[in-house]
Amino acid sequence: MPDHRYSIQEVSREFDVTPRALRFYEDKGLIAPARRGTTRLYSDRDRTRLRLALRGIRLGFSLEECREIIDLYDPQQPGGARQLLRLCDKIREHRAELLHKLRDIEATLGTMGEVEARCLAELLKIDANVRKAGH
Amino acid sequence: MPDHRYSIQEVSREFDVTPRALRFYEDKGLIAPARRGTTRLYSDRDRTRLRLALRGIRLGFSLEECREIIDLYDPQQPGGARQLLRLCDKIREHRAELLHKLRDIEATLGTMGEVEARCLAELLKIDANVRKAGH
DNA sequence: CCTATAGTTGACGTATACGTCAATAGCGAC
DNA sequence: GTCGCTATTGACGTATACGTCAACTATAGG
Repeated sequence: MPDHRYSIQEVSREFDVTPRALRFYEDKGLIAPARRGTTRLYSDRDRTRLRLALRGIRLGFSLEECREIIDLYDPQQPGGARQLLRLCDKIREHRAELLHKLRDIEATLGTMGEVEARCLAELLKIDANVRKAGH
Repeated sequence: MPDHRYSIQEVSREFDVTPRALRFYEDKGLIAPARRGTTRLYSDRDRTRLRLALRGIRLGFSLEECREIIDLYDPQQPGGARQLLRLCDKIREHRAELLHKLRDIEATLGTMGEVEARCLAELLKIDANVRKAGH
């Protein structure tokens, strides 16, 4: 079974984040690696949480928001119906935000496509002129 | 023709950003409203640039990156073939980043769906138990 | 012309997300 | 054990993105 533990350097290299950042994320409650003495040992669960965190960070969520999102996903005690309903609400909330970001991306990609098309058209015109003049 | 000019307050309310933020964005070169005396007058072009900027900001781009992106889209002088090629390159660059963010969103939405499904299943189980006990 | 309201420019403060450095502690190989 | 490398804990520094005054200035309405 995959129960390997990783050093901070290994995790650092794998995810391309500095050890400082990893300790900072721990400080903010995003991850909580075990310790052998004082040395941090990252489990696969820690790595999963980190992966989720980095996704959130890339999407512009604050570390605080990332912690919220990760906590939702992490196999926590499901609790009672009240807790579960709250969880569902939060999920819907975050989903709405994600869908908004998605629309932002689609809009930007659209504009980008138009600009590129105009750009390529310009290039073609220039190229045509050069050929005419060159010949 | 729509050639209306907007005050900083109007723009502030329309886009739900503070005047301070608008001046800050101007400082960073994101927008450059005209002046009547010392008073800023925002044109439709300014509002378009602002709209693009806010999209970028929501997606986690820095103001500096937003400026780059906006400048690509804004009707600037197309310049020569060299400029146009550079423009196309930058577009491809930004598109790659956007597509990465898009994958991040899809992955997150996926995980979110799973968690929600598990959550709803739990709720159903609880509900079933309650009905049995209640009857 | 005068007042009220909106707008302007500094200047400084603040929250977030780390970078950087120093001092020390621990672990692995020999 | 001890040499060397890795890790840890402060503590302070820094970049970004604004918030928050303060002190004027401008402009529109009566």
